[in-house]
Amino acid sequence: MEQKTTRDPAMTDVARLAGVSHQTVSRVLNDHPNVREQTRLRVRAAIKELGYRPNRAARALVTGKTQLIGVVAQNSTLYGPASLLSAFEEAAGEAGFAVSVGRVKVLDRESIAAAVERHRDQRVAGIVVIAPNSSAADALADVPAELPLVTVDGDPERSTPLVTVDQGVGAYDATTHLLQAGHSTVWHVSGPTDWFDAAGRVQGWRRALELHNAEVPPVVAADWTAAAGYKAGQMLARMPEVTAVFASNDHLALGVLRAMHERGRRVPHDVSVVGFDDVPEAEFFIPPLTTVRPDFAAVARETLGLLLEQVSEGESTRPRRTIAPVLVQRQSVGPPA
Amino acid sequence: MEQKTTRDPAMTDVARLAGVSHQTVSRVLNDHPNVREQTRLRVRAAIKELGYRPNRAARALVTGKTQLIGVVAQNSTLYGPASLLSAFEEAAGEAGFAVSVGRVKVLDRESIAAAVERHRDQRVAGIVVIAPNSSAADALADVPAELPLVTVDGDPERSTPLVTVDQGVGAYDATTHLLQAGHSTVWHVSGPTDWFDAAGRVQGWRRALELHNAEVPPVVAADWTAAAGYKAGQMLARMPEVTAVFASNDHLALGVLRAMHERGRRVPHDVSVVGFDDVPEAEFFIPPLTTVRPDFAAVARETLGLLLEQVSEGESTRPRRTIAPVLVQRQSVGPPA
DNA sequence: CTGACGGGTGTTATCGCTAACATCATCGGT
DNA sequence: ACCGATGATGTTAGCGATAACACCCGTCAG
Repeated sequence: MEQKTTRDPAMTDVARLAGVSHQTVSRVLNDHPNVREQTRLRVRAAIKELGYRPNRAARALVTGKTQLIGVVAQNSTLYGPASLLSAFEEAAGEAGFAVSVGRVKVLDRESIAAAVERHRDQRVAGIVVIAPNSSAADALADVPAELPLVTVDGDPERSTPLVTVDQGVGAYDATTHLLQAGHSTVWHVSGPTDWFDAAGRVQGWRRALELHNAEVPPVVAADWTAAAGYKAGQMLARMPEVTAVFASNDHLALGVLRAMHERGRRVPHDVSVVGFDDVPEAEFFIPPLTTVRPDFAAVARETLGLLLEQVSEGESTRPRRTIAPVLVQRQSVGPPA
Repeated sequence: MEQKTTRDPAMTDVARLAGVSHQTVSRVLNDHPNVREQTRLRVRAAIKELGYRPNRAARALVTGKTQLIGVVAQNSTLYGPASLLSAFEEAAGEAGFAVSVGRVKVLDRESIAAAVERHRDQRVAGIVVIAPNSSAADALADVPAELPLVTVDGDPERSTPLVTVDQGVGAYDATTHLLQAGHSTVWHVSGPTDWFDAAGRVQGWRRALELHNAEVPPVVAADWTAAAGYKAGQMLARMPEVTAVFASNDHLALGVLRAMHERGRRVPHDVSVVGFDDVPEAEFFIPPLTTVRPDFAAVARETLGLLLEQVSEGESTRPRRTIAPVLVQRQSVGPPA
């Protein structure tokens, strides 16, 4: 058995078997209209018989286009970005595009530029950058204008096509929900201030307070970790006037819950807490966490749509799309004591 | 300004500028030894001046090889798989390989086979399949032998190259830790039984009990969710003889913690709990969770190593690599009341 | 002094595909 | 019955790289 590596069948092999020219095979593959039905069937049969699979490299070489989308994302397992990425990969796969992910350790301009370059080397059809903070957004200036680009969770001020969760609305709803439960004001534990998501949530929170003529307490700044939430919570737990807290994500809320618990302040009896993200386990925090749920699948779909629009039409209207999240009520909110 | 789309510079453009043939440019690019230093510099300068970037499609066409690695993973945001994937993308990127991720909604044979086919269409150099349960592992039979393949978290019984966390050791350590704290036995809330990770943890747990002549209680079967852990916990909380629980992951443990809390059984005073995974927020559960931490980065590195070995050497010894996890002690374990 | 050798370089063929054009029936309208 | 339009197919020329081989030269052993 000296078979060894018989090369994969190529278009000409299919053509020979079907008794047509390779060009006709190409036409069948690309659903060109001017092919007789009978010929089409014969070619299809030959393709199947040989197990022929088109060589994408050859096609890309001649057309100058690939079916690859590059994604630049941070190397983190934060729930939001991870969900988004996963949803995007699925959506792109269904649309017949492969997704190449370039991970970046830190979201600085240099790293992102390098990741973008790697994708350009691969001649991707377009790029999606998950650029949730300002240093990441700055890096977008380096991306050449002719490369289709969509930013996710990026800078709302910048004029690149952008898809993002409507942070403002989510935060507004969360805060209003707490006010309507009877709290005179709501404290806010914020994510890192250079993240647009965090900034948007701060704005929504403030807008809600102002609209209801509630006092606006100082923002308690943190990062996204439960550790930071715990620290913030320790401080808030010591202040008896704090009866309602809106945390910028569920992990922060988790830390707050623990700090409250340790201090003997019961949730929701003494203090109400609302989070953001609706991580799968939020329902099993103590107590089950009321939170804001973004629709990551929708964000992914919109992102893909915007990107493919640019890919096919060349020019784009540089639009932005915003996906409204929804408040999920559980048991961490109650009236003030 | 009718510039429009001037095509990207090709090798011949570089050659012309440097005053050499395109072949010499190719040699410089591929670090071929027989190029005079002076020529090499001239070519490098021309490359830089034109901003030339090699066309991977053209190279792939003639060499028949790509620099792409396909990964098949489930479309989930489970912490373990997500961490692994992220770590792998980073490792591959550093090695100069692009990673194309094919997400699969469910881990059945058909879906996985389809994802593998999509990767084959792209002529990937090799494939990594995260195949944590038996139906996923079954799908591997369809992968042609000549395609480099590494399985992660897959079936230890199957003879494909495999990298996995040493579930047995982790579970053994966790269980032993509880026994040494003084508990007469340890109950186990298991992940889905068709997952190899879950099965391996059950085995390690049982082995520890048997080795210490402890009674082996029935396994409480669940899936990976906090909801299932909560349900299991409700049952266990009602049984006064239960003083120690090893949960198959941290989310299950979270559910158990909540159930215990609701029933008034204090952790670790009345009941001790250990998890698995060390999710970032585990430190902020109530109480901070003692758990087992796998080294996902190490798994990713080994996986990439094994795959590239196959890619370059053709044949492989079909090895398996196991990465030992480490017990992280926090505050959810104490002596029995 | 000469021929073999090997380093440095160029020339040509080729990978598998699509684009563009060429060819050849067939067909309806005058 | 002729003609241009149209449909179905074939032919040819690249896309941008690498592989294989040819070539020119200097060096060195015989």
